[in-house]
Amino acid sequence: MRKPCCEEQGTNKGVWSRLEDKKLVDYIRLHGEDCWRSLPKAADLHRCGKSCRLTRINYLKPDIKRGNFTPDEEDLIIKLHALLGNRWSLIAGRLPDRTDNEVKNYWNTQIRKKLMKMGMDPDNLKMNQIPQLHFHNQPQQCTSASMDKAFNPVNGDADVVSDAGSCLEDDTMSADSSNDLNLDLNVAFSSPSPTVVAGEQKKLENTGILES
DNA sequence: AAGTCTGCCAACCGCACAAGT
DNA sequence: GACTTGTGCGGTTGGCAGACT
Repeated sequence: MRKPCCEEQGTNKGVWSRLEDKKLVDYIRLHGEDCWRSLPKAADLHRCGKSCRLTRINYLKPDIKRGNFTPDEEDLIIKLHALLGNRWSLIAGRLPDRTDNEVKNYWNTQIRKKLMKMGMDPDNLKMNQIPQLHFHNQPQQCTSASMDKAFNPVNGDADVVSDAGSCLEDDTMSADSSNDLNLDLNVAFSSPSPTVVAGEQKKLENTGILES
């Protein structure tokens, strides 16, 4: 049986202090993030490695976007959730500078309630039931190619990714969608790992959402 | 002003998976 | 192939802050 990673006595729990934050940031700046398990000891932090990793990813990364979600982001979360389910890391991977924890919290506290108020089941929302919550950009033409690009962003090529005007609604889906899904994903994509992308792409191909 | 309720969010926990041996 | 170890993910919860009575 595998030992829990945080069984050591004297490990701090709860909210991180400013000093702990600083220690972690300073350590990572000097040594990188190569081994979370040994990091707390090396950085003189009485935390478990998992806690360090979580704090780093969710709060201490320099490019994290904090605060309110934009209507575009909210629409995107709803659409991606309808497609991917509770795959928060994947969903967050398509929202620039947002973390899975933040997206998950936002879904559970805001979007879920909003959808339920509209008489919908947020857990079983189908693509063709997605409500038009916000009125913004004109919907773009969605093609299989743009879908493909959405799931295969070129690493480091932000222009290509955003210019693709990618959306998750392909030709097949728009055919049976009675309402305008407004599935433009104009919010620039970050780049999920290639293996994850490949796996998701395969699943979508299998469901017929994405042509192979 | 004090007590209670409610919502939000930071963080923990357990499990799954991948990589290494 | 079996086992160990480290990491990542999603579900859940505890605590805080603000709203309400």
